[in-house]
Amino acid sequence: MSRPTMEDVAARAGVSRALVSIVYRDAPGASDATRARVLAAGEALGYRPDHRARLLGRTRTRLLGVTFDVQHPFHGDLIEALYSAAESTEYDLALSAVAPSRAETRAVQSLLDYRCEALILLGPRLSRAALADLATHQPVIAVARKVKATGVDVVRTDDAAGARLAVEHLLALGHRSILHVDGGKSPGAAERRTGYKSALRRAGLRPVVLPGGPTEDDGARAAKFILDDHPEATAVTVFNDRSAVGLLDAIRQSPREVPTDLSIIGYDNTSTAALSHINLTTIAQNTPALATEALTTALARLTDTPHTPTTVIPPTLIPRGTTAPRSAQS
Amino acid sequence: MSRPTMEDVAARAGVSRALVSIVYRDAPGASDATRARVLAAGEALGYRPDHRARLLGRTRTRLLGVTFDVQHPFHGDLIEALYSAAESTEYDLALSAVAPSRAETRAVQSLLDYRCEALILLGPRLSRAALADLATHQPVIAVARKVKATGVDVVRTDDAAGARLAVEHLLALGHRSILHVDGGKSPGAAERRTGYKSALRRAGLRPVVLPGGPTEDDGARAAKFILDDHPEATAVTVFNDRSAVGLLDAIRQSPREVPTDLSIIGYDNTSTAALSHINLTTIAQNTPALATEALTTALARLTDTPHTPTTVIPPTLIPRGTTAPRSAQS
DNA sequence: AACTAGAACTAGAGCGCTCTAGTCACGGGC
DNA sequence: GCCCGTGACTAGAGCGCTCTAGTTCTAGTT
Repeated sequence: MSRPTMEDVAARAGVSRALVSIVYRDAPGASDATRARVLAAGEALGYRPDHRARLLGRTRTRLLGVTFDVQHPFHGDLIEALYSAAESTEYDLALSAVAPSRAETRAVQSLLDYRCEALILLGPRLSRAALADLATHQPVIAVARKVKATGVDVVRTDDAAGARLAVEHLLALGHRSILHVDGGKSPGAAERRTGYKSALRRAGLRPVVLPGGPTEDDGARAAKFILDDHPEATAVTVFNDRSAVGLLDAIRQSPREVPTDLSIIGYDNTSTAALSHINLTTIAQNTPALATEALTTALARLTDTPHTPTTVIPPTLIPRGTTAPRSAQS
Repeated sequence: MSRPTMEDVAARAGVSRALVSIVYRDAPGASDATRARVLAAGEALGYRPDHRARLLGRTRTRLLGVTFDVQHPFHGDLIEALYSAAESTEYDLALSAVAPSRAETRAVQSLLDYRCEALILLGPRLSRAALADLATHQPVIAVARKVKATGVDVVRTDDAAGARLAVEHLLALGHRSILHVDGGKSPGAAERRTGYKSALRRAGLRPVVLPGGPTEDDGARAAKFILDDHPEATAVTVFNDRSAVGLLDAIRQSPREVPTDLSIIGYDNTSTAALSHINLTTIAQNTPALATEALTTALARLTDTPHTPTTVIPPTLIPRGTTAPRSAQS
């Protein structure tokens, strides 16, 4: 005894199979009375349309494939936002996870096997060539990663603007000696660094970039530089939250106080940054905007509507406890 | 010009459609020579079987539905483990996310619309009745949550054993005055509390449970109790990592040193606990085992093989820097 | 009364696979 | 020479939907 089919519902409601289809697709061509009768019959039988058959039957699957990294909390937020954005469209989302044991190509392939009409790749690490190749078959939207592959649309955060935002926040607090802890070769690091530099120059100040990286240890190492070589600095912008947390911790174990003696800004607004005992001022990516833009771009591509191939979303500042006005004595 | 179908491959290889199907399913009934020829033809055309049609065609979908919470890092680990576990079976995984904007019922429904043969629910929050109802139609495995719904199989961590593990670690380090910071009404709290109590009693010691909760602030509050009312304590087991981190931070801001004056053990092995500047000793759930057991249970249910309805996996201790032998003076 | 437009509904051909029930050729056993 | 078993392959009927091209019925025109 398997699940009821459209046939069963049709029989019970005393109509044709086609009519049941019409009702369940909410398509025109059925009177309100019949509509109610069919739905009642379906309800009584516990009928639910078979998604596989539905997909097969129609010419277009109306399916948007999304790959995400299972280890990346930020991707979770994006998926959440994508779901709400897809709500108002006629498209459905199909998820495929990328994990250490499941390569990105594998994840993408599985989506294609479902005949998704477009691919939304969160933080893709595929090569430029691989992405371009994918894009020859269906629209490909790369989210949250600056890639330059032909035919691939990009929706990402304006990292330079984020760095600028951080600097301007510090300038507004009266800081004049502001350092930057670099992110090395991590994605986004170059843009954040130049954003920092240009913002400082525009204020007539001299930018100072300390070597760093993406981890807590990189931040802790940078703290040493600051304590030893830069007693004049009253504020520092850090490549990301992880590094900033490492730096924060190292500074707190020194005689210097945060934020009284040194203001610190991170980048990413990770959940760690929000922890009450860390309480790190940081720059947040605009997740809902990224998701909405990714979806809009995908739909535009699918309908051949003109659209901007690269969308850059401005981030926002999340002021917390690690930044404060420059203290009087410094 | 849509994607090539089985028909196209068959034409190119000069065989029937059925033979192509046989080859791609790796089913017996084709000579090695033809097999190679068909695969070559498929390769040349860039053919990939349509998953929707494949699913529709066969009687059984061989699909396992998995719901997960997009905000829960632990679920990411589980998915990763589930993928590798599913590798060796003939089943495929279908993911469906639970998010603030997407209720669990919605996620489950979508999986059922794809006619998944069994449901693996990660940390389900559905009511006992809802779960039981689901289980009347197909196997349901609840992972990482202690639920008691008829027909629902459960695979979870042995929290009592975890608490015991924590206590035994501290006893082995020579501690005799060991406190426990409670988790309140959080899932798992009761079991961890009783595990702690029984382990202490068995050692002939008096258990002391301090009120607490799941957040950093709860931990920080508990730290106050310890500093003010329990100077004799040399070690503390905490309900979870978040609370433990809050506690750790509060203690570090006091004159007492961790781990010299006070050893702390968390629970969950979150990524925060692993941060080098936190370096929290903790109890880790055995993710691969949970995933494997969930899968095994699902398959057993599907094949009517006898199986244990509730599988309890022992966790393991992750010794880090917040625990040390009881110091001489205390 | 004859005609027509449109709404309500149906028949039936796909969609791209799987799978059962064959057909066909070949070789061995008697 | 005949029968049969076996391996290689094919025909064709689904799977549960969608969708085009109808058919039927009602009501409004002239």
